[in-house]
Amino acid sequence: MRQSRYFLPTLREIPSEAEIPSHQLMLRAGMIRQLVSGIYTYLPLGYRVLRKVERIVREEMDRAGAQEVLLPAVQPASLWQESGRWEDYGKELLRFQDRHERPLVLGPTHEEVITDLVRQEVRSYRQLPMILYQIQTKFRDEVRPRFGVMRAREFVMKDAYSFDVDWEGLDRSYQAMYKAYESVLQRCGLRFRVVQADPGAIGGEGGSHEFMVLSEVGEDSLLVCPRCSYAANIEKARSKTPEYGSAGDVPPMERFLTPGARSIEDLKTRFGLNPETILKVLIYRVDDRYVAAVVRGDHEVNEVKLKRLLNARRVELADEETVRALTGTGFGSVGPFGLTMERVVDDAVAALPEGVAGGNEPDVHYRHVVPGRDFQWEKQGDIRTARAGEPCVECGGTLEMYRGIEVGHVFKLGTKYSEALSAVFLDEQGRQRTVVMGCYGIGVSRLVAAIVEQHHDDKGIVWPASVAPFHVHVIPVNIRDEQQRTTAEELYRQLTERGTEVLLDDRDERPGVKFNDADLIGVPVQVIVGKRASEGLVEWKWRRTGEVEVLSTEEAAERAAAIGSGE
RNA sequence: CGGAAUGUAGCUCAGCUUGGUAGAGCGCACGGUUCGGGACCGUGAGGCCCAGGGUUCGGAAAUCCCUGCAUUCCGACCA
Repeated sequence: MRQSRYFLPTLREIPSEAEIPSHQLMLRAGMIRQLVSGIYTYLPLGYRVLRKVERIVREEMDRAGAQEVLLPAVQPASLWQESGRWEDYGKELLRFQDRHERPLVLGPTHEEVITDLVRQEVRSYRQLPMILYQIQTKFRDEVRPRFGVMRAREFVMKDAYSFDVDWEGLDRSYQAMYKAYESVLQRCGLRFRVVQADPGAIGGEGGSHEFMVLSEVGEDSLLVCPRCSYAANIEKARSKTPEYGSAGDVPPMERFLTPGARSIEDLKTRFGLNPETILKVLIYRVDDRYVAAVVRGDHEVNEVKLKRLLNARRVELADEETVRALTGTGFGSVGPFGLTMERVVDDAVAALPEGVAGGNEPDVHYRHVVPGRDFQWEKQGDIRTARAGEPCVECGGTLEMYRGIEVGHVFKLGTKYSEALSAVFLDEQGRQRTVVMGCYGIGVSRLVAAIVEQHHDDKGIVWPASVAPFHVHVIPVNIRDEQQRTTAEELYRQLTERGTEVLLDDRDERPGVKFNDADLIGVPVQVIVGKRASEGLVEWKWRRTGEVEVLSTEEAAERAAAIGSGE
């Protein structure tokens, strides 16, 4: 490609809307432009990279035995009503009507459509297992799009769906996809962790794993055990339930006054209480009822875990007015006693030998409260957010926290969708059975941003060779110099002929402009054709290290051709 | 969905406090000079100052007030 004719609008300054490095660099390097919030155009350079990443994804999917299809982006509401997600998916689902006022959606994901296809076409166990995938534009009406294509409303996703006769089959398909995902990320040159995750709105009963690219700007937190293989999204992560030792005989509960105490912090600083022994009671609105969640004063309720434990659709904290009506007191003195609503107690509270709890009347607390003796509960489980420094559930090692960008998520759906949409087949015995499904997503456009996030320096992007938009960047320092121009042109011609992807900077620009643009764009190798072209010599410069070698033009051509052919 | 900030030239911003009809740097076009890390000189094009309403000097608003919209950031949600 001749740069003089290439639509590559680089920016010298950082656009004010961009906050994180990948967003800034993708704008500056002329890869993307924003149309409206969360919706981007890919310019030629950006689209080249996107296609490189897509190719890697395709190769690994095909290698894993998946078959590529293309499903419609526009889908009838009826399918979503059938699966139950018309209600469950919420406002992220973009809904609209056609001219006949028939309700439609713009697909945020494709479980419904693919399951519909399979229920129509698959009749026999002989047709299974099967894995289908597509690479397609998805639309999710995000509350707050941000960070460029990292969290966009319209984005490119690879989604795959597996169909098996039973759970053992699903395990095999899941493993195959899991491995393929690891290969994709490795080939993209990424440092990542695979973590246990909460399946969220996709659902399914078999659990899920997220593929997290490690990055400071990642929106997810991961807890990782350095001693064993345990790693989980903070939404899901567990730590060992604390052991307190036996307290012996605990005296009966004792009422005491805590005037004006509104928070755990107040109880600590003004009344000298240890938060670890306080029972914090939070009132949640769960779907259409209220639930009291009890955790230790120093712990946080994990709403994702709470939602899962209660099998709820929606969980949100009640406001103070509601709390007053339900408990007889406001924030700061709510206790677990005598509540009419369901109580859910965290494991760490249930194990507590004794503690301090609110009295459900203003300014009153009780000490020597023994869970099980002084109050009961309807449900118990792990509902707190695990923290760095706590002991790993698996091995007791000390958990560490990292930030990550979720670029992939694999789910064992089981029969959630196949049952709702009755996707069934006949087994060897002629019995009708429900298809067991898995689904597997990679945010392809997000992956591009994640790569930039991990591969840049203060001058610009530094592409890993596998996804670089071009293999080599040929830069004649001065295009008006006859010798330099012809040498560069000749290199360009030869390499292009041999299948190497070359960007030739044939612009009549000053060297500084060219070098800065080249560093910004980040092609891995720069072949600089300068004064010594007259002696048949050029410079071979690695973008990553800045290391320069002087080579003969022929040798540079050979090396570049080798890179182009994938060596 | 709550909280905050910002909307002026293609980009980055000044001007707003104190109302008088718009500026800089970069970029762009043309000419000249220059040519190994974003050069220099000259000339020029480019703006319903986000939109709508209001206020006042009867007849001055980028600037003051109100409403809306957009963008961004911070919190609650997800590939």
